[in-house]
Amino acid sequence: MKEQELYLLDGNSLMYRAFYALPTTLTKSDGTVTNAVFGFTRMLFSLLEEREPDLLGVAFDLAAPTFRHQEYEDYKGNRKETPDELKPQFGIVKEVLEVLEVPIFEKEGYEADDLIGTLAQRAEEEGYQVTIVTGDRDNLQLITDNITVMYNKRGISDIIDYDLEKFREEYELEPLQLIDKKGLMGDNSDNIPGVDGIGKKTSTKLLKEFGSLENVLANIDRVGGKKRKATLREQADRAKLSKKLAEIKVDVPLEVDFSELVLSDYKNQQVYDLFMELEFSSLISQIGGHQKLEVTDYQLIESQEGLEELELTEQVAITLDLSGPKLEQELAGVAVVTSEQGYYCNLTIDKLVDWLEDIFTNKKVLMVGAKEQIRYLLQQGIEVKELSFEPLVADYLLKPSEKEKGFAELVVSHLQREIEDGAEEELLVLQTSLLFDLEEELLPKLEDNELLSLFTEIELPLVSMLAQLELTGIKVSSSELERLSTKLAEKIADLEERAYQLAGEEFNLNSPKQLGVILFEKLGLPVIKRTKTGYSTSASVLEKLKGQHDIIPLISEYRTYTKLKSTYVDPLSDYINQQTGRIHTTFNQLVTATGRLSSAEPNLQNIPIRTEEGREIRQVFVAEEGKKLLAADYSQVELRVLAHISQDEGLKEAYQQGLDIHTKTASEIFELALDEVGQEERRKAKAVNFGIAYGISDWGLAKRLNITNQEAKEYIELYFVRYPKVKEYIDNTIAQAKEEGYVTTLFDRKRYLPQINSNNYHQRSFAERMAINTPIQGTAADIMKLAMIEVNKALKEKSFDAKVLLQVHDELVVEVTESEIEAVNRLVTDKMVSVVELAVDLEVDSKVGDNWKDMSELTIDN
DNA sequence: CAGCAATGCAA
DNA sequence: TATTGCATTGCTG
Repeated sequence: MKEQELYLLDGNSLMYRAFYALPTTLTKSDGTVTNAVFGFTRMLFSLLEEREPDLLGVAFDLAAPTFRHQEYEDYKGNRKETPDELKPQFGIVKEVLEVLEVPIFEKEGYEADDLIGTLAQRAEEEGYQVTIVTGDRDNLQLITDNITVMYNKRGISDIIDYDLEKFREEYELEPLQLIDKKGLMGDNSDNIPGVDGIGKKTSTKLLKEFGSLENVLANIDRVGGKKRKATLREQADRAKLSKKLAEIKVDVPLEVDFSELVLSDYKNQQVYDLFMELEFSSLISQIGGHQKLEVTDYQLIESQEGLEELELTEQVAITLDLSGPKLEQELAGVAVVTSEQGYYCNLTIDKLVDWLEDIFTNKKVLMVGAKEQIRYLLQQGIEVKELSFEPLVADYLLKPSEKEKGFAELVVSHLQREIEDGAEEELLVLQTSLLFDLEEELLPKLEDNELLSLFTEIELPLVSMLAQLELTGIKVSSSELERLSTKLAEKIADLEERAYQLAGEEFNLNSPKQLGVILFEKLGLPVIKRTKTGYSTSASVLEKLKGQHDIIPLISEYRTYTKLKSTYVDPLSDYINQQTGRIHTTFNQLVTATGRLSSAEPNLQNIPIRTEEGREIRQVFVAEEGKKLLAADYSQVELRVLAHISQDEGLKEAYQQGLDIHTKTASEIFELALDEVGQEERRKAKAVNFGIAYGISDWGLAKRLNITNQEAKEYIELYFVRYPKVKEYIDNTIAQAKEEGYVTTLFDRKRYLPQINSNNYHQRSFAERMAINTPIQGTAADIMKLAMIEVNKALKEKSFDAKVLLQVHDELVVEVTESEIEAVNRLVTDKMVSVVELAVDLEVDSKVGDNWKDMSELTIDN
């Protein structure tokens, strides 16, 4: 029989290795750092897989002082204290080992090394083949014919295997002489002194000649060098002590029966549960993954009669089996699940209309991926009432910072189950049935987090609203687009040619790399800023170089026009739906960490407006014949929200008195009367106002305003003197975030900030700025969402010929028939300003026009 | 072809 | 070393 292999792991040194190899950003969602535990466990697993040990044990140090400390009080005296983020991980890793049923060795007064040394030697005597796994070279002294060392050099996969041969080759000594060597040269990491002036080379040389430390000391006369002789004589005791400290004990009193160190089957439920708790999803798949879900039985319904005979419970989960591109989807069937039974119905949509309408009117409906399905239903002219549950939205509210998850991932993370592959219909019914389980799981979680009313009153109703927005789309004039494209192409071609001439060669103007070479090497312009990979050629850099060379303004202009053409004008045509002549963007409700919406394919929330050239693009977004576009935007919602949540008197007063807030701030920080504030002061004050909401730094403000840090600092300080409660708000919010681990909006939306207590300055500061900004931006987002729902409801109730087309964070774009403009404006404005009562009034500015560019202000007269 | 870096557009 | 996004081009693996 082959010798049994025993693996002994040095828990402490491997945990240290893992800790420094992996980022401390590896945490559970509550912020608990688990990087070392994860790294250690991964090492352990790869060891199990690659080496298939027969027996295994892990040794740990205990906090108590060891005999070495008693011998020498400075033992390990220069060692830094265990990092705070590592300390608690030892407890966790022991839990892991416990559920894996891996024996742990620890004994007061001894280090892991001593336990390993003792165990290794005894196991060898009993005929086992031993491998020590460690990140500490000291263990190499234990090597024999039957004891080898897997030395973890650094990281978690850089491993060197030492056997006797390899050791002799590298050290030119016998393993046990390593102790003598330490006696001579010491060990800085353990604060073992050794003998002054003797290092790696000399110690090896001496030991090769004399064999042991004792022999060296007995033959000092024969050691070369006058000075060295003297030091050795003087420090003989120190050397002996050093040797003693370096020697690993092999006689620790321990009771052990090696045959019991056999590995159990670690792929069990307990391990699974612990890994779930630790959020070690990649390791879960290594232990066999999640419990698989059986595919449910279901009844196939192929006739309208069968459909109408169905006895549905009060709650119904539905999934429409849709495929195909947006707005051209085909329905393959529909899965319906009640609390008792699952069905799959393959009737065509025209035969389903009445039945679906009935359900959406009279039942509580659970859906996943509801927006797309509702959009389809609306397209088929089916009226859809409110949803009662949607798991993706629920999950988003619980963890808004995480990347968007799919349904399967939700099942894994909330139900701890995996969906097995199967036939399409079966899967769909199974998935639909899981909506009940997810609801049961997630509603209490929402409740616990006080997110239920946000969920039911804002997010769920919004799903249908967004479906409607997307379905409606906005009309785009393709002839206008073409005109713009041609115009831009001409300008670009001209600029390109002139730029090449000034550069003296042709190159790719779009490549920052090539442009950098031309500007900073060929033309010798001064380098203003560098990026990770080379010279920066950003707009701010070009701005500073203006006047130094004629090519600079050409490049700036070129950038402007190519940006407009390639990002906005040209791609927009591809998004025009040929049937509707409109662009139907996708609004994503599950993306932002603060609660805002986002828009994509195309993004209609970043259409240019600030410069005249860019603004022209808005001309292509037009109202239908006989209608107008109405744009209603909140005036400075975020600053008003700040006034409300900070309750700062100065800020509140400014709004109550109807002052221009930036002028007011300018008058405060520049100590001017309101009518003395000039354009420049107002501009600066505006930047300060914005900066405050973003968690400003003097450095950042200075950069933005092109002023000195000192000046920026003064502005900020003065701002806080004038608006003291804003300062209080900032301090309190950060303090609260550090305490609770999260911040909230006025409507209880939550955002976790696990980095807020990080030791890393950069990460911590970033989290602090998020803590400041999220309640402001997020509350504004809440307000707008609520307004959208209210506006939509009211437009429908009053049967106006008007539809909301777009939301751009603080603006709603409505398409309205000409005769109803005034009434609709009144309604929209009224709903927008009255969704919530703040310490300051909300204000809305409205404009109307034939397109999104040429708009004139609208006023409401009473 | 995927993914990253640099750049720049919006609120 | 100012918040939240999305999309482009260039370029690398």
